Amino acid sequence: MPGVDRSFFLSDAVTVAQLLPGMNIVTASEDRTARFMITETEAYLSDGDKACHASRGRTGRTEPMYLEGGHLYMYFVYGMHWMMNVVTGPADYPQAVLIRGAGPFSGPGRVTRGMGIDGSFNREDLTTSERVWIEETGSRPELIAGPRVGIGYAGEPWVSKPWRFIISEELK
DNA sequence: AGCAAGATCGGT
DNA sequence: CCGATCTTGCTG
Repeated sequence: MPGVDRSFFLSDAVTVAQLLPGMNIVTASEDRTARFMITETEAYLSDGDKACHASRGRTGRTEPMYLEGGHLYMYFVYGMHWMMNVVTGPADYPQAVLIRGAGPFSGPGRVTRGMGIDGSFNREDLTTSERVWIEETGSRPELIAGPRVGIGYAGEPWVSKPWRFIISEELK
């Protein structure tokens, strides 16, 4: 199946975060191609969302979030984990979707480790890359929405926004 | 130049 | 519940 095109990524992060579960992340290297179905996402918005890194302005780290939707924003936390985020919306409107679960991996740190995605993928363009892209599967699983994890510092109303999406079946 | 905190994880 | 581990951004 062909990778999804630019237009898919130009919607807002909450919309894209709800469409990604059920779709595949495809990784390709010289000798193999692997597919991981996305099972869990979280949306981080522009427009004041205090949980979004870009809410503190344009810095070296957050600069990739200002790219046009369809690029990757990778960042390193806690001295050991890479977080994979899909940038959404038009350029200079920083929002992204964190991939919290894909394939057999649960938890954003284990997802990147398991798929072999690291800082070298920062700013990668999912619509043109030869090594990673998103693929439609035709499956539209039922989702459960809930508050985002690990962002207590953001305060209300952001901590309570139901912008985490998990495939229902995954919760059993 | 120094420091505090972090969109986590695994072991007690 | 706590420690690992290190980059980033802010302060001085």
